[in-house]
This record gives sequence, C-alpha cells and structure tokens, in this order.
Amino acid sequence: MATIKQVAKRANVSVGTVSNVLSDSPQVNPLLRARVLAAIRELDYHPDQVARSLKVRQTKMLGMIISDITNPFFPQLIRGAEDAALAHGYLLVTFNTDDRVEREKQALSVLRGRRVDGVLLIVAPAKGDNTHIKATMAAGVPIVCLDRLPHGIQVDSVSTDHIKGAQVCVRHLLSQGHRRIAMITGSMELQTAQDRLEGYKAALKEARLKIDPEMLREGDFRLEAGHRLTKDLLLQRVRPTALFVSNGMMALGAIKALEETQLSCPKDIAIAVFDDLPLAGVYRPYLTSVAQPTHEIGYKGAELLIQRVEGKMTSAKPVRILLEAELKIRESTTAKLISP
Amino acid sequence: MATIKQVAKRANVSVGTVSNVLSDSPQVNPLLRARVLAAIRELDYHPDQVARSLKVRQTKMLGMIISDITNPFFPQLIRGAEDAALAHGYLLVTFNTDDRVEREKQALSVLRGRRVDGVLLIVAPAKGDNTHIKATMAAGVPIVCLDRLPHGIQVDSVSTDHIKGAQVCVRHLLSQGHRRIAMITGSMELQTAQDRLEGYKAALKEARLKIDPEMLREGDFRLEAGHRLTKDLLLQRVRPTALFVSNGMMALGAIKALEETQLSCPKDIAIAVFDDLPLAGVYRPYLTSVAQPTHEIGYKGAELLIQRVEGKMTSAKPVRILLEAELKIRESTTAKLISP
DNA sequence: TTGAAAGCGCTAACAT
DNA sequence: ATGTTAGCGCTTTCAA
Repeated sequence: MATIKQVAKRANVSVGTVSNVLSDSPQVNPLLRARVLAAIRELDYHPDQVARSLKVRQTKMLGMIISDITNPFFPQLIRGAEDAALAHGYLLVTFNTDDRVEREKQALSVLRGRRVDGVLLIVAPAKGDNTHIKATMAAGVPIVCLDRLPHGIQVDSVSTDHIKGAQVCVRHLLSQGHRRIAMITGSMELQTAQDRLEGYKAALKEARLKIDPEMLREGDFRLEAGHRLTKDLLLQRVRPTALFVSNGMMALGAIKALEETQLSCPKDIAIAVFDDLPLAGVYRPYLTSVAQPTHEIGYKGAELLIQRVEGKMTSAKPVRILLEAELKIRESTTAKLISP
Repeated sequence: MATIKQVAKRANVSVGTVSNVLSDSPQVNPLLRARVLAAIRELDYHPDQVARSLKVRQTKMLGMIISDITNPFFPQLIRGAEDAALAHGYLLVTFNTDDRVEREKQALSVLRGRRVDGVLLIVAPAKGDNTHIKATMAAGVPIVCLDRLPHGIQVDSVSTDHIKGAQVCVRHLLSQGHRRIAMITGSMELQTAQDRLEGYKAALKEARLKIDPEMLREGDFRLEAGHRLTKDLLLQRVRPTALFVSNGMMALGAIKALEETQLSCPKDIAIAVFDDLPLAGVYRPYLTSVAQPTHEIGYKGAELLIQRVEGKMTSAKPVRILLEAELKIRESTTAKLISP
C-alpha cells in the first residue's frame, strides 16, 4: 500500500503538497499538481482514512443498530440510511441485536470504540434500562432513534405517526360498514404497539362505538401469535366482521388461520394490517395495509444525524420527526358490505 | 473522550502498563491492574480502535459488497457474514451497488481507503470488466466472492451448486410425471442463470427427453419478466404442464399470470422455483422451491475470508466452496390439491 | 506557493 | 514488572 510519503517522493514534492492536492486546496502549482496526480495513479494510491480519522478526529462512519436485518421491515430502513450516508460521504456500519438489550450495549460499546461519528438506533424493548444510551450521548456521540422511541430519554427521533396511521386504517374499516372490529396488538411493552392500539381506540371513539375487550388480543409481532389469536377470535360467540392486525407477520398468521377455518377474506371477514409486507400486493388476498415510509425514515434519520454530527443542527431540545403512513386499500377490505 | 494517557495518569501508571492490562498481558501486578481497571471505569474509557488500527496495520473491518439489501435474498447472506465476522471480532461494512459496475468500483475504492482487511463480494454482472477486482487483490486485499463467480479471475468463492440444485428440482418434476417442462431463466449474462439452465438440461437429458426451445424463455430475475414470459408460454400451441422458474421474484410474476388466465396451480400447471422466498410456505400456493443455504454462504464466506486475512489459509490456488441446495417440496408441484 | 515538523492515540521494542 | 519512546500516515500549523 502506497503512502502519502511515497507519492510525495515520486512526484518530487513535499507531503504537504500532496495533501493539498488531495483536498484540492486553492493554490497549487498546476505543474506540481499534475506530477502528484500522476504519482497517485502510478502507485494506485488510496489515502489512508484511518490515519486521516485519527488526525481530524472524525471517522465519517455512522453506526446503525437494528434488531434483525432478516425482518423484512429493516432492509428498506437500512437502505434509506445508507443512501443518505453515502450521499454525505459517510459509511454505515450495521449491527444486529435480535432485540436483546445486552447486545445493544455491546453494539454501542464497539461502535464507540470505533469512534463512529454518530449512531442510528432502533431501540430494543427494555424496561427503562437505558444508561448505556445516556452514557453514549453524554460522551458526545449523537444518537438518532428510528421507528421506536426509548422511554425516559430526550433524544432526536424519526418515526411514523403510528397513532394516526392506525386511526385512518380503522376509519376505513368503519366506512366499509364494519362495527365489530377486532384488533391483534403487538407486545404492549413497545411504544409502537401502544400507539397503534391508541389509534384504533380513537377511531372507534370517533364513531361512538365502545371498546369491547373481547375484541382485543395482545400478540408479539410474530406469525404464530397472529395465527393463534385469530383462531381465538373466530371462536368467540359473536365473531368480528373485520380484523386489524398490528403488523405484517401476524397478518400472515391470521390468513393461515382463516384458511384453516375455511373462512374467506374479505367475504367472511375483512383484514387490514399495520405495515406493508413486500409481497402484500402480490399474493392473494392482496392486503389492505398501513405502509410506513420506511426508506424515508432511514434517509431522514441519517440526514438528521449527520446534521447533528456536523454541528449544523444545534437545537438543544430533541427533534422529533413524525412521518405519515399511507393507507393502501386492497381487496382484503373492499368486498361489499357485510350485514352484521 | 478519555485517552490511554488520561487513564494512565489517573491510575498512576505508565501508558505501557495500561496497554498491557488492556491486552491482558501475562504479568501485570494485580494491584496496578485493579487501579487501571478502576480508572477505565471511572473515565468511561473506550480504547480508540482508529489509533490502534493505524499502529497495528489492520482494521478488523470487512467490507461486503452486494447489489441491493432490499432484495430478499441478501439479508440472510449479510446476517450470516455478520455473525461470522462478529464471532471473530470483525465489523462488517456493507455497500449496495444495485448491480452497477461503476458503483462496485466506487465501493472497492472506498473500502480500500478505509483499509478494510478483506472484502466479501457479490459481483455485479460485468462482461469481463474486472480490473478493479484484480487491482484490489494485487494490492493485498483478500477477496472472497459469494453466490456469483466473476468471469476470468482466480478468486476464493462460496456458492450454491446451482447446477445440481436445478437438476434435482427438475428431476422432481419429472418424477411427478411431467414431460413438457418449461423454464424461465435468468439473464444469461449471469453464471448462476447459466448454471440453473444447465441443471435443467442435464435432468432432461437423463430422462432422455430432448430440449425444446419453445419451452425456454430468458428473463431477468424480475417479477415483470416472470409475468410476461409465463403468459407467453401459456399461449403456446402445446402448453407446458410444469414450469421451472429461475428465481423467486419471477415465480411471483408467474403466479400472477396464472391467476389472470384462470389456471390453477398445481392442477393445471405445476410450478417449481429456484430460490426460496421468505413467504413461500405461507402464501398459497405453497411453492416448491430450491432453497439455498443463504445464511451459511455468508457465514462460510466470512470465515474463509478471515482465514485469508489472518494468513491461516495459505493455499495458493483459490478455494471454491460449493454448498448444497435443498429441495423443498410443497403443494405447487404435488398432485393432489389441499383446497379447491 | 511550498516545505518541515508536530502530534492525533495507540503498540511494541527497548531501557530500566 | 514497569516506564519511556519511536512511529504508524495523515493534516495542519508555521517558516521560508
């Protein structure tokens, strides 16, 4: 690997001059510049960013901590963040935690050791265990939270307006004539799950319907739960005519349950789901869903983080960006009215 | 951010001693060690890996160049690589190229500047344009190719045995009594697409059937192509009774085409697909598919790369690891239908 | 405009 | 066993 020194020697100039042409400094003699450029090419010289980082005290690297890249929600998010990062000359380093706080701590520690300039964080569900996050911020590493907001911390964030998204979706179900609308929620430890439930309740309240606890089930965002709880709901004395599922994986479980019980969607029961699955518009039934602007969350999050990193965003209080979800109405809720 | 010097001062020892306890060097006086550890805790000291990297001439970072994380094939691959990297103390930096050679070059250049210790590469389709890859290897940066093999380069690689996987799959179709088996291939520029076709041909040859060009269509691994080409095939004078699709996205297009033509699978036509979609066993029809050991490819690839990086793998000639695909037989190719 | 040199935080070789 | 120090490759004063 060629060094700046070797380049300087070959071009017969000082390292300072090489450095100047690299950062295309205003005044360098064109002749020297040409010699330097030639030397760089001849030696296949790639400036050592490690050495540079040490000197300038910034790595131009961003950390990103997510739960599991294998979950279809995250790739878009990561891609968004990476696109923004790259556009600003930053590199993105990702870290999977599988939603375990221990691994989140480890990730933060490693990332701090690597001197990343900032981190994008999708917090793992942790009942108030956030000292590691606070410590990182205290050490001067900016953090922007994506999607979920950690409890008890003032921190920048970018997320979807889950309340409103859910509300709009349930409104849609109501507008289709449904009155007995069941909901399968996520784990109530998660803010996002709470918000989605809140939106559901708000929509019902608007319609002057009372919330029936029999129509509510708490799940955990996984397929099995959706499957089990849907069956459960279908065995009720009075069956719901519509089902609002709190995330995509559970909706798949719900569909499986319908198949097993020979019920058809939307004829026998309508289904709407928070989160758009990549294939929601490909497989039958095409699912009505609340699509989050996933790529945008990642993109905006990274941009905000970079602003903080570069000191261009100096608001003392945390910035909280809320993005709108988009209701995609598909066949799973659009059959003609069902009489209750 | 605390430095090693500050820690030394606070613990009343020399920086050398601090360095020793950090690398838990054999002999350090337990008393001093305790003092150092205390100082580290008090100062929330995280050793600067940037400085360390500069000194020891290795970053413990691996680059990974993929086409698009948003494509459902990659997350598992990345996760596998990351799991292996982390287990060995390496960090993974990913880079999306959208299959464009220009971006692949850029990625390689950036990664070299960052002084990654090695790179995992899923090559973009490039007709022989591989000087950037050769130059990187010549500069002493080990490369391991995943999934696809670049043309005209001797390089370590880990991939699925596409030929065999396709062959086994088509054999299965034959065993179900099919004789007119159509295939929608990927872009013939890609080695993987060629291999899958080769497996198809091999299976037919075994069965002493001749290859009918009318049963072959070249696609591009995207949904639209699958949709269009399937329709095309169904309009033939003699319709195929089975269809082997070269990847998951195109299979979805094929299913869409069936729906539109009111044909049912597998009653009217069987479908088998190379690549397992995340939801292949969830949505109907459950698709018979050739599942690649995706996580394992990533994992083994990273392990191999790390061996090269650490000089534990010194074989001069490239190592070429071929992993077996697994045929998952589901309802899309099995005679009797589960529901109408 | 260009060159010389200090110093970023760490490791490792050497001195004590 | 512990301390001292050179130097990794770069940027950035400061001098010439």
